[in-house]
Amino acid sequence: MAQRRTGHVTMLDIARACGFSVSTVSLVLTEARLSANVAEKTRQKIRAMAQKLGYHPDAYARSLRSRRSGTIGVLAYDLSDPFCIPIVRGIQAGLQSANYLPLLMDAQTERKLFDSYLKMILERRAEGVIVIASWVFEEANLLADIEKNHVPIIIVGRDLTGRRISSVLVDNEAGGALALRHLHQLGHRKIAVIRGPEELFDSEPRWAGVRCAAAETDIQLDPRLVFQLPSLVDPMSGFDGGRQLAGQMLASGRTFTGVVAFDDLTALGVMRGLAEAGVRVPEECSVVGFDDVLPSAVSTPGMTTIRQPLRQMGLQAAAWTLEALEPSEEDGRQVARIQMLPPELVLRNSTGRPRPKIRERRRPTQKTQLQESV
Amino acid sequence: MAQRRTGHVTMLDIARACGFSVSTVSLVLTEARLSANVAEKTRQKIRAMAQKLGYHPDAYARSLRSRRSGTIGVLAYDLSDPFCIPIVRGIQAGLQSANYLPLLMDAQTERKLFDSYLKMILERRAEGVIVIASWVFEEANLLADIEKNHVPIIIVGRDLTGRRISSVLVDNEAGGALALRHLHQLGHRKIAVIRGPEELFDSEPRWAGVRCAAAETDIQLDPRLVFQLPSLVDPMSGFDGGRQLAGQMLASGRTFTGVVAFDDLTALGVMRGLAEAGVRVPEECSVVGFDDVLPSAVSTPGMTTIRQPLRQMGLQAAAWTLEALEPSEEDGRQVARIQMLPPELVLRNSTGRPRPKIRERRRPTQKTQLQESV
DNA sequence: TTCTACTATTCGAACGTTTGAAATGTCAAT
DNA sequence: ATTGACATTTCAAACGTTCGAATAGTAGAA
Repeated sequence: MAQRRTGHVTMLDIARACGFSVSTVSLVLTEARLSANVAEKTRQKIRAMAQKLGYHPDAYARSLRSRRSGTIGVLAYDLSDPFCIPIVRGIQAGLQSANYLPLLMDAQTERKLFDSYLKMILERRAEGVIVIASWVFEEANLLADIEKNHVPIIIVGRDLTGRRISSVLVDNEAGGALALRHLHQLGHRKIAVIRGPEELFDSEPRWAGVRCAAAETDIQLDPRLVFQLPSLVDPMSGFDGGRQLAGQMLASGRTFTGVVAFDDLTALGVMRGLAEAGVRVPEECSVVGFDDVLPSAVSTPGMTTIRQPLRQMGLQAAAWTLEALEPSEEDGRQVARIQMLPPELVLRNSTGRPRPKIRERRRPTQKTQLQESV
Repeated sequence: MAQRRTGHVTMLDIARACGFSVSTVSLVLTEARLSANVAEKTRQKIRAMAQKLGYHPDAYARSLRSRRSGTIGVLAYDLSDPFCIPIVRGIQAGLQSANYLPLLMDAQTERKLFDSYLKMILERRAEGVIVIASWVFEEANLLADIEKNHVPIIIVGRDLTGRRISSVLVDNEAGGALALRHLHQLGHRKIAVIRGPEELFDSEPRWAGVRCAAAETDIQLDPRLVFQLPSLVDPMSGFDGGRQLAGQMLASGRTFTGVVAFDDLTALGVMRGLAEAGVRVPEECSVVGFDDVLPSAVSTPGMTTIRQPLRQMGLQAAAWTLEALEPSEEDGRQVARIQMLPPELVLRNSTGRPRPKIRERRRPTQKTQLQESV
């Protein structure tokens, strides 16, 4: 009954309904300092009426007036990539404690969308922006606009300190090395490697880590066993790539007992490709992934992989963003920082010792490795 | 230089910088009807200055004035459930064409969060709400508030027409029947079933569908081969449940050649459990899932499953929401509608004919089913 | 010159809140 | 009666936009 053209209940509605002014209503409902002066009876009346009418403050009006949106834009390049979710969770957790709300956007791997969402984040007056990205910003323009409007920005999953943007990411090189060393320790010497697509930032350092670890040991990486994923468009294309490359590996005629894949989806593709050719994992060939996303935890055999501390990365990004909002920070021209978090080997069942001379049935091999860290 | 206390560039900044009034700037930048009157030279000057200063309109001020937020709240019960993402994608696609922005929130399976996000959606003046939920609303209060504020609400994944909320969901019963019939057609007669947790809406109708299809055929469902998942807290618990129940199935001593699992994660758990016991899928036992989420597309063997038209469901929800915003709709008191979309059998490699008498090696069996619809 | 008819621009109020300053009412002390 | 002190409530301006109404500027017609 008391509503205006828009369906929303406002303070004016409450004020009229119980005979006070909007100011008084505001004082009471926001529990401002001055509300201490308001008579207890009045306070109760107003609160009851707010409850009764189903009043909720208008965040727009409030933000406009208070010049704070309480919002941090979070722009993910592709929410369907299971990689993103734990990062988002970390961000959520980090912001929650400071009472900031993440404004979550999903660019769906479309740069056009990415740009338009970044614009929206700016329009919605997010006080900071966290970008979860694999590729670079197309429009340097927008980046400049972000600066012009003094909105702090942090990127997760890439090193953009070169552009003076603080970056949080995993130590890809260490991860690549971890993967290779793991296979080495198990006894593998002939190892195939699938490098990531060229346009992905992670590809190069992971490959560097693999090479570096190979050099440390007695492993010779056979160039004919080094493959490269074509550029990827969605999470499934990594899988398809891995599956096809597994076929090429076998067709190459070179012997190998282990595969280091660029990421988990690729590794799952490799497992599929090997299975289709009748090669058993891990008995005849070990496979290591990278990321530790949900699908590799629930595959059979469980995927041995290099875990990125995704949640941790999200927490760090949130913490830095909030820090950048502190007034103390505002004057001292802050520099772009970088944090590389250490990856972690997750042992599951896709890796094992290379094929023993006496060909056993598969059961015993699997049983020995049954303790999981899913 | 021209910025005020808050770091954002405003129309006033532009107006001052090029000597016009805020009104003129507004006319030009919004390309309002009246901007036709503004001199071409003026328009260019203003646009150039806006560009130069990195101006972005303040969505808060704009929405306050125009009484439209251009926003639809989308509240997912758990974004880490791969089930949610395609729905969200569908919603995004449906809203995009109408220039509405989804305000995406992730309740992380926490009811407290769920409620507080619903409140925020209300405060941010979303013009409509789409809820992706498995469980019911805790606080009927909030639901009432939504009504009081005349915000249309639609739910995806549950039937809440009883509460006068329009609902979009898959036809679970048809899906359950589809799964059982598929196994029946392949020749299976001894089939184990894993029912979903009791508190999940989908559990009952899926089970009804299975029973119904069994009655249609000559299949006797052995009660000792019907299991029930404990209540689940996160996506992984379905997997763990399936894995354990697979063990129980085998321990029961009853013979079975096929398993209908409540959902994909459960089915993946079953596959793991069977593998750990040395039972091969699909040669010795077929497994059918439900949902068709990413992990079942990339498992080995690929999971045969009942696909929910998730994207479709999102699109439908978006369409209804937008429809409810039409002024024409506003007077005619709309009733709660329900749409049950048909599920679809996705054939992959986790199902096959029951074990033939002559025990073959696995390759041929797998090759015959190699055409996939990933 | 005065009037009409434009064109180009600005005024000013409104959207729902917040909040320092001001107003009102009450009562006791001078 | 006047003043001050205090408790309670309201005024009014501001946040950045939008947009109908008003104004200023120019020019052609009477």
